[in-house]
Amino acid sequence: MTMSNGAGGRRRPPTIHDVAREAGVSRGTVSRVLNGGHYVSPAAAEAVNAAIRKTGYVVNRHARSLITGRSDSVGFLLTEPQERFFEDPNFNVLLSGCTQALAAHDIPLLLMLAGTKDERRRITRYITAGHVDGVLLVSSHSGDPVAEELREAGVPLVQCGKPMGLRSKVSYVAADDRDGARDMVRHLLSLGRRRIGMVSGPLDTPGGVDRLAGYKEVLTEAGVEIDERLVVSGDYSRASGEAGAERLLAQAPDLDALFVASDLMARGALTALHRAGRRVPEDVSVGGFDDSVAATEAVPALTTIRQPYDRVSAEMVRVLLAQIGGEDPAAVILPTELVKRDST
Amino acid sequence: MTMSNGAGGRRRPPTIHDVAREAGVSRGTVSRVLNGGHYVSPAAAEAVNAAIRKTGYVVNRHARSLITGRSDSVGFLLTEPQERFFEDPNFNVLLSGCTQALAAHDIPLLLMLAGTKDERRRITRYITAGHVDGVLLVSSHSGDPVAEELREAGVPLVQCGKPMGLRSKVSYVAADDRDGARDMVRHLLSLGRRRIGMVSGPLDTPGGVDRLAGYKEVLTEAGVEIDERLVVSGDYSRASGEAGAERLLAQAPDLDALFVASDLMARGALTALHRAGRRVPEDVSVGGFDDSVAATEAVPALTTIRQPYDRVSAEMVRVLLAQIGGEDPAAVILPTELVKRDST
DNA sequence: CTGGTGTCTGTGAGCGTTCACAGTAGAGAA
DNA sequence: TTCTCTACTGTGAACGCTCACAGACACCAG
Repeated sequence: MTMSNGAGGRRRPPTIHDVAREAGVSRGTVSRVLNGGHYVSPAAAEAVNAAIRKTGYVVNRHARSLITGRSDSVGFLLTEPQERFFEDPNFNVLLSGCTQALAAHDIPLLLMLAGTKDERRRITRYITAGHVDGVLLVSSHSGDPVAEELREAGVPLVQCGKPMGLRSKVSYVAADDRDGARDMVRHLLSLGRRRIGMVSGPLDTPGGVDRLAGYKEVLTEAGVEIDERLVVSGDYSRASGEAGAERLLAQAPDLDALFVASDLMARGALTALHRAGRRVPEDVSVGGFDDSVAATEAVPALTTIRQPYDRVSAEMVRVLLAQIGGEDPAAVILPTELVKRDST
Repeated sequence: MTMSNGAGGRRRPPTIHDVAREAGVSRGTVSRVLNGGHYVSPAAAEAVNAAIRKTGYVVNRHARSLITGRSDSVGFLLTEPQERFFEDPNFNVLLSGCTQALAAHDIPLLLMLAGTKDERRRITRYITAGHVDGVLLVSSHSGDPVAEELREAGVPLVQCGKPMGLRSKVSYVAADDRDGARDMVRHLLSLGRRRIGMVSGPLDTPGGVDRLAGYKEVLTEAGVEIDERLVVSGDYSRASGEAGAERLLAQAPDLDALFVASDLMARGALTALHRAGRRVPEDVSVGGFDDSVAATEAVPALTTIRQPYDRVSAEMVRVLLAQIGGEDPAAVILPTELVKRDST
């Protein structure tokens, strides 16, 4: 019954020409229906739609791209080493959110993993060749030059997280790091903690800097003296959280709380505290940041600052598409929220 | 000094025509150089390559695809619910491996997440429209009809893990589940354990079935009676591992070992054992499966069966490209390896 | 010298779409 | 009526590439 195409082979798909013939109109009219339907009579539009359904027509994106110059696809560029991609579920959440937001616009997402310098160069060339209309960039060490490079090449770009230099205007979407950190430290203070240690993020990134700034501000406001022995920095990896907590325990054994700048690092810190025989939350309260899967999986479950990742990815896509459409770069800052669990 | 294209705008990139003019040859010759360089004189080839370097020419893939009918891109299709994608690092490893293997062939990877039925339908239509040359399919519940559907549409396809039905020939790459399970159970027996429980994978998948089969075989061979109270099944999620272990502890409190069919489930099992006051590995030895990041992060670190994910992804890409090139579907089974850590 | 063979090269056509333009028909205004 | 305006439609020309073909040239055998 079905006109199956022979084993394995694909039949030639119908073209806009076939649809036009079927509907009794011209290619131009079909094209107009396909692209918004302006200046098309209702009768013609109906005939074309019927013909599309009947023939099973799907637009050939290559032919379209050839003439429009757009690829109607965007790249998701992750400039992180493999191990970070493997261990941090935040990337999956962002990836999934962006894919879905793009799907609503019928735009495919090309995954670009640039862990090494070679890959970075290859991918940069691919992008600047115009194979994608824009790029969603995820990179924690925002010092990397790839954003600048792409901007200079005129590629629409949205970064996840605040970029470091402000040399050229680049769009970004970020959570309110400073405010989130303030909430967490206030929460720890409200529990009666005064010797609050911090494992910050990398200090060559605004995210790392801002969370640390929030921490110091609130302590100062509360009249608690800043003790530099209570502050170390990590790189968001689990291992660096563990090492950081260990160092803090050595430098300041009397600490009674720990604010760790990511959930993954916080899990590392839990391991270190456990090994040192400190009970959480009885002896030490621990607060994380992100509210990723890692927070609920931790034992005890982590009190943390929720970053609205679903909104982050949606906004990234929105801003990118706007920029592809010709609008100016934009910055979006989203509010965070304190989520209380068992670790405080 | 550099002829920068004005703010934000992209200049029209050089075409094959520009290269031909620059090199003093025809379009045809340039095209031949681009596609393997057969039937081209060394002098012409050198001139063309110099012209390409000078002009910064990059092929326009849309124009090429329009005439060749190939898209020179492949899709990575994940038919799993979001939560699974968020919690299981195995997906990241596969994704990364495939992306890199494809990059070596200059083929971009389109990420397709089909967690819901709607998404699945949309994506199937996209694929069958010929927008990708082939599909790398990752799906744990291999009962889902998407593989069949795509095969029937003549789309080259490689599945990760053995597919359930054998209705039509579909390529797949899988680890040797049965053999891996046998190794683990033998290892547990060698430690003197006799009451070995198992949390299997879903039994509507060959992976789940085969690991359970290996478990039973080895026990029988060793003269240990199979006790059905010692077997439950999960769905590879962490939560199901925790629930499974809890059920086993209730049904067979005397168990002295646990073989859990994935590392993630094994971590769940560790939580349940901890809560029940059983020490690992003193009271209960625990073995996982996969050797994912989850295994080393677990406390204690998990003894597990290593699946060679790097080779899996490389083979998936190899088989898919071969199939796109016209070869017949193929099945690849890769060996596993026992990795001893602290949990046994 | 003729004819074949093999290597290399240029040329026109065409892939399936969009876009600019020209053209038609009908309505309303002068 | 005639002219203008608007709504709609069809047509040729691109977009940048590959492919098939034909032609040129060199070489060798007969």
